[in-house]
Amino acid sequence: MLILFNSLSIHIQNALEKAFPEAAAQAHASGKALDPQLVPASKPEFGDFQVNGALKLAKPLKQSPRIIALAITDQLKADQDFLNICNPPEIAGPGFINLKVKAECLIAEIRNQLQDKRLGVPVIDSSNDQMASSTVVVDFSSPNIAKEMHVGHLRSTIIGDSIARILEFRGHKVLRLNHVGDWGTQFGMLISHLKTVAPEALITADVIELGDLVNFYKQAKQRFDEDIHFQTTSREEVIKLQNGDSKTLKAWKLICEQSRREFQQIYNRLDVRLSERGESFYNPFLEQVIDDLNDSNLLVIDDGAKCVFLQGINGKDGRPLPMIIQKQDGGFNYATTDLAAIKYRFNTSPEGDGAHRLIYVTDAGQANHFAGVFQIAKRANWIPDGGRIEHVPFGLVQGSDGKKLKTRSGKTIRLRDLLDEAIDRSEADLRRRLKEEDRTENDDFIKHVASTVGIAAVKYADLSQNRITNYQFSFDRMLSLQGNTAPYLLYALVRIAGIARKGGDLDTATDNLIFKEGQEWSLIRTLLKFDEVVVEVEEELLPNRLCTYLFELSQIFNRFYDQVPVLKANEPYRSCRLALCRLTANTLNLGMNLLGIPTLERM
RNA sequence: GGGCAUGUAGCUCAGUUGGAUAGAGCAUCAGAUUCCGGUUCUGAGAGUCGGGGGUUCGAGUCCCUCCAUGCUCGCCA
Repeated sequence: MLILFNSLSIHIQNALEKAFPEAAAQAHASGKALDPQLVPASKPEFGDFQVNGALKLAKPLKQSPRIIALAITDQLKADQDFLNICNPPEIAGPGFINLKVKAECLIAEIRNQLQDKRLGVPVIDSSNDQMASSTVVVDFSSPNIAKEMHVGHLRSTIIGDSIARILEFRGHKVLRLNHVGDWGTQFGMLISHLKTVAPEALITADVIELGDLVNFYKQAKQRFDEDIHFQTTSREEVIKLQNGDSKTLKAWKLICEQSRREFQQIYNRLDVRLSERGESFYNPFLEQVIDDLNDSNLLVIDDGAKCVFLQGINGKDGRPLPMIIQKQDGGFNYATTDLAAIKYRFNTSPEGDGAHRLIYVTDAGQANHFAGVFQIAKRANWIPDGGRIEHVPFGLVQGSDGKKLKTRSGKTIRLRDLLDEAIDRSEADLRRRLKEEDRTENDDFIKHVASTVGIAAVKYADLSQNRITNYQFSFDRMLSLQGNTAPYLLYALVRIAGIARKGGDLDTATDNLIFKEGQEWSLIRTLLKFDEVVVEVEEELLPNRLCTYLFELSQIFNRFYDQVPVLKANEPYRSCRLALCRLTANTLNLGMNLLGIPTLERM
């Protein structure tokens, strides 16, 4: 109903300006038009939309809200185009105007939607918005080389992928960048440790298992924390790497390649597509960052390190907090890389990505870091006019004890183990149900359903939560067939597929749509909200809003299914209800697709 | 100590530029089935929106203050 909403918005704006021409002229002169505050109705009994503006305007217009509302509705009642869309408006409460869209208008919308693969979601208008045609960078997932992916990478990967999908669907050119940790001190540690414990790993591929590599990494970290001499050699190794020393570089490449293959297995399982562009990519641009900051007089040498002092962010001592761009020993650290990345991403091709919006999906713990880095980028004038740079933070994954999710023995949980467990539990659950219902299915079916439901449950549980707060992980809750879960949504789709199997032609003709049941109308109204939700999520970057919508749609569909017969209905109702089923399935499928969640016909 | 975030029903959480009587799910209790997959649906109870002040026609939402929790604060990322 996005188009309808926009059209109503214009009519109401006109009505308001006709009703109060002087105030409108004055408002225009000051550059800010009178706002009628048209929004979706807060409750179904208020209709489809409501106008809240009359209350706000009471003071500047020096009239009571109801008088203002009356003046607006009088204008609307004289507007035939408006009356073609809505029933005559009603004033309610202290001065709200309630609008109800006409049935024939809703039906026309449904008919359009049935023929529209995009379900009413517009492609971004690149003629209207010059920025629209340029690129959006979504920086997400970003595991570290020589480590295994763990639950900490889960949220970034799932949320980032969904955001990227939604932006792509809206027609943006999206760069999905995997900013892997393949550079820096950690590599110095690992390589210098391997030199003593497993030198062959530095010259030959795959001589050690990734699991062992992870262990070596942990040992190296421990050594680094305890041994000052080792710290020095590690740092020297980093410098060698950053200067392109061929031996070190070769060792580094071997390790990266091994990790990369491991990550890819996880991404394949999650159906997530990423372009790897690790921290190392920006190595050639680091010097330029220093020069640029120096040229804009932001760089200060303090304690031998090159820093930028942040504005409005103080450290423990109360002095402005420095961000270290180049360390005493000449090495660069992650702030330098992030700054180089910002520059590169905003720069136009061929020296950059030509992006107009940068989105970073990382945990909330990095909020300070990004605030600092973004501030420097702004002060250095690297952000073009109209350019946006956003940190999309998310909270911790916690166990049901409210603490950071760990294994029973207190270790971090590997992502592959977590996915395995979700699928195993899903399979056990499926087998139990098959037994109870005396159904027999072959192993391929069981495996397919178990893995689809398992992955869907993990993803949906994560996405359905407002990302900013911490999130309590529970297999039992996410795999439950009741409540706001992936299985519940999948079940609605399975029911529709069941109708089709039992002889319902979902592609039946839809020229003469006619409805009479309340459940049909509430389904219709819910279906037509899809486009608004997608556009909102694109702006707010909150996929949980899409989840809430899809859950509500499933609930309303189940109510409809429960109370209104489809296959047994007489024509023309049968065909019309089949059309609603088809549109519900299309909407759920597209919505789930935008979340990156697979769907099923039977389960 | 400074900064940031969070605090809503027994539990897990929604709540869109400030809008009408604060909403879901789970759990609990009570109901519904000749039926397209009951893995469903209907209903009920349950709240000082952390406390207190303020802004205004109106505050869960904005401002101030206090409390609690989490994250973070110079050479890791």
